[in-house]
Amino acid sequence: MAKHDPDLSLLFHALADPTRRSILTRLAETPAQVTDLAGPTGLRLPTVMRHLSVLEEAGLISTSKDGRIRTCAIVPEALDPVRSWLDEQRAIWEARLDRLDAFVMNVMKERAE
Amino acid sequence: MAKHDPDLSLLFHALADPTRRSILTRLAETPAQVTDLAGPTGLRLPTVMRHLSVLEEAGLISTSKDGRIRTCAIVPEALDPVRSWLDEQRAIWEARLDRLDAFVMNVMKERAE
DNA sequence: GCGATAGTTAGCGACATGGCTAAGCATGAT
DNA sequence: ATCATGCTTAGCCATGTCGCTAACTATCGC
Repeated sequence: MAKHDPDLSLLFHALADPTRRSILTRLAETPAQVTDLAGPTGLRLPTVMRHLSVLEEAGLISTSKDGRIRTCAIVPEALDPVRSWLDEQRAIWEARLDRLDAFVMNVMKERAE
Repeated sequence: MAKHDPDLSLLFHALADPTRRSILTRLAETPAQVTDLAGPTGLRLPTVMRHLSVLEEAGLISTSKDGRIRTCAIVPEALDPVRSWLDEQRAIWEARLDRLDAFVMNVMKERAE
């Protein structure tokens, strides 16, 4: 089903980079233009641009250009699929927690040897 | 804060691959040995091994070897940091939306004058 | 011991990622 | 018109990722 969900892969991949996460956090406070985003990172503009396009392709931010200034803003609902997936997983995992518990304890015991 | 959290990067990167997510989902039902995990993926053993070690390094699964059989199991609490980060982000995002709300209200009030 | 089974290691190839510089627009200010 | 600003494009380099095969080790069953 969601085995080959491209959205999730894009999202997770976009989130896997510290720079991109920090850009996201920065954007969470207020929309910003590209140069403003580049500043704190210490990275060059083209590099930041690349990160931004990764974020945009994942649907995490949206950008628009007014004059020569591109403004970037977060897309709050973009994380919903991630959240859903997590909830889904947790549901399954917890349903099996009884068996897992015993097994994990066993592993830990073995590791302790 | 958790801006440059290496754990998060490892976790997100591990989750960014469909094969790894399907392995996780499979493992959520019951622990399994490597060959059993390889089956459904259609991938070769060394490839699956690599995915497993990525998952293990991210702390998402734990494995132990008994005789010639390596058994893999999920580590349910491993997703907690991801969940926390999501919650954190949502908190900021929502706070910003509130402020935006207030801003819009303010503008409207000013316009009404 | 022998052969089948389960996993591991080494290493290859194709491609993606993340950084950079240099050069090229397009727009805004003077 | 000119110059500075803000972004964009093209392209380079080092490294990482994901798949594979081939060969190896280690165990289990007979």
